[in-house]
Amino acid sequence: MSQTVDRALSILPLLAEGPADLGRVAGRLGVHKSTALRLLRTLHEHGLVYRQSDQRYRLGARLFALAQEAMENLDVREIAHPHLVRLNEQCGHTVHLAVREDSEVLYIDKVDSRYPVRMYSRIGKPVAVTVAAVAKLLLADLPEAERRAVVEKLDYPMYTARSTPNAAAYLKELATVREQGWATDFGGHEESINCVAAPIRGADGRVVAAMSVSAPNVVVTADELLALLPMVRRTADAISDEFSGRTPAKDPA
Amino acid sequence: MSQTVDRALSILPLLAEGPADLGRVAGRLGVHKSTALRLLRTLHEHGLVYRQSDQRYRLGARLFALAQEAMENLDVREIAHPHLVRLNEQCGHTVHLAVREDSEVLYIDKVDSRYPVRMYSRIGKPVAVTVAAVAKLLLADLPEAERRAVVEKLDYPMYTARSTPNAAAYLKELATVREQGWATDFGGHEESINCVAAPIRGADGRVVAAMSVSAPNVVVTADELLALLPMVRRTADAISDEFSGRTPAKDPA
DNA sequence: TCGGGGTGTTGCACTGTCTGCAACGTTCAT
DNA sequence: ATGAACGTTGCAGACAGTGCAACACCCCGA
Repeated sequence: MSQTVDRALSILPLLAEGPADLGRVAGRLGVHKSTALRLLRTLHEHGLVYRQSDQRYRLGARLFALAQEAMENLDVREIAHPHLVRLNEQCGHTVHLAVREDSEVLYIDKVDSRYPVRMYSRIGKPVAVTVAAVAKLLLADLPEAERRAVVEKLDYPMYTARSTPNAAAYLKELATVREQGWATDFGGHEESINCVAAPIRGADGRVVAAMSVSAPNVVVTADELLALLPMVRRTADAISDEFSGRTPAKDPA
Repeated sequence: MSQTVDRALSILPLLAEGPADLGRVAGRLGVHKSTALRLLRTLHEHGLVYRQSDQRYRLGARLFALAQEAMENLDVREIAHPHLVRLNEQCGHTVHLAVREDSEVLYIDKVDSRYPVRMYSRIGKPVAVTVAAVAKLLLADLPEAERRAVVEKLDYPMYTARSTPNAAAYLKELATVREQGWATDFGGHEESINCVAAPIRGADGRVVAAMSVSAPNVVVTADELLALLPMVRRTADAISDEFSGRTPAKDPA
């Protein structure tokens, strides 16, 4: 909608592929060198782009700062975190928290069994939206029309033999998930990893986030993991209550 | 340098503070609502901004994706990582890798003693540049004039009684560091945390990154930590060699 | 049911900002 | 020395971005 900004922002993914010099940037954008220079300068002033010693440009540090700040300001995450930790202490497995953004789903928190520290390593990289248990919950909650539209546009990579093969199969799966109010992924992403997930709902009942417990086959069987479902749902419900203001966490005054 | 882009980019830090509606954004930017709307739309199309269900805007997922991609494209980090892991296995303490960007220094990798996973949790938040051992190394290598200019512009917060108090003191410290080729931080940032650091140099001898080992007082004394210096320097040198192409890591054909 | 204040949105004419050009400066390699 | 390749600057013209005003919408209280 705004040409100049559009061009400037197009530079970012371009640089994400690796450092590039002025000529290359101008070429890829299809604009004159001087134009590219001015855009890069503006990006540079805002710290989104950095000029390394060989004069080539690459993405800048402010990008990390912004990503981190944004992360810390997600209210669901803040509310959910202590609950996730508690669940992790109880069951010992890896716990994930995820939200949807248009047709993408991303993890915004994770508690690992052995070392209870938030790691953002997988954040940003889109979750495998056609197979992940949390993704199913988040998509299943969309209104019929939107859900259909999103599902049709997706790719269906066969990570394993048990991956969701196509849109029709996914819609069916989503219908099931929608009805039962929880979801699983049994080896659909990685052969030996299973997940069970439950939705977190806002005051209006809509799904605002989803959480899951994951564990490899070698540690617990799919059935044993499924036995944890009640615990997962209890946690998700507790977060829902707190998030929608029904249960003031602390400071009940 | 480019007004439109400048305005658009100014929105990002604004949204990093938390979600905001159109009016608020327009107000903070000092532009008409319609202008702000168009800018936000453009940002939205690029996925840098997301519109949540209550119509307010917040930072979007593409930002995380970009930050992560940028991170993965840092060649120093890639080369250094296995060395950091090895050092961590040997000494057991937390190992950091950092680079400089203008007058900021940021961690780009970390290996923690108990759980050897890269965590990006601190990435983006600028390192305490006036006290961190890695920052000293990176600034000490700047040419005289530039170093002076940078140092004068810094703030000197007194994190502890042993923090660098002012520009003069810092210049002196940098001179020492420059000469001896390594750096320390003994409780300058947090009272009970000590660090020793060594520089990583490119083919031209300039410092391209710095690495450090940190440990709390209660685990090892400052003297004991200092005894690890040779090991840290050997690691840093090994990374330097590989980075500057003197030691092909693998595939020597 | 009606109106008022608060949003976000659209179309339009104007002007100011961005664009591409061409010339210059620099740094390399030959 | 000479040339090529690259980044940089100033300028005039054109077009993209701006602000305005009117519109559409929602929620609230009357």
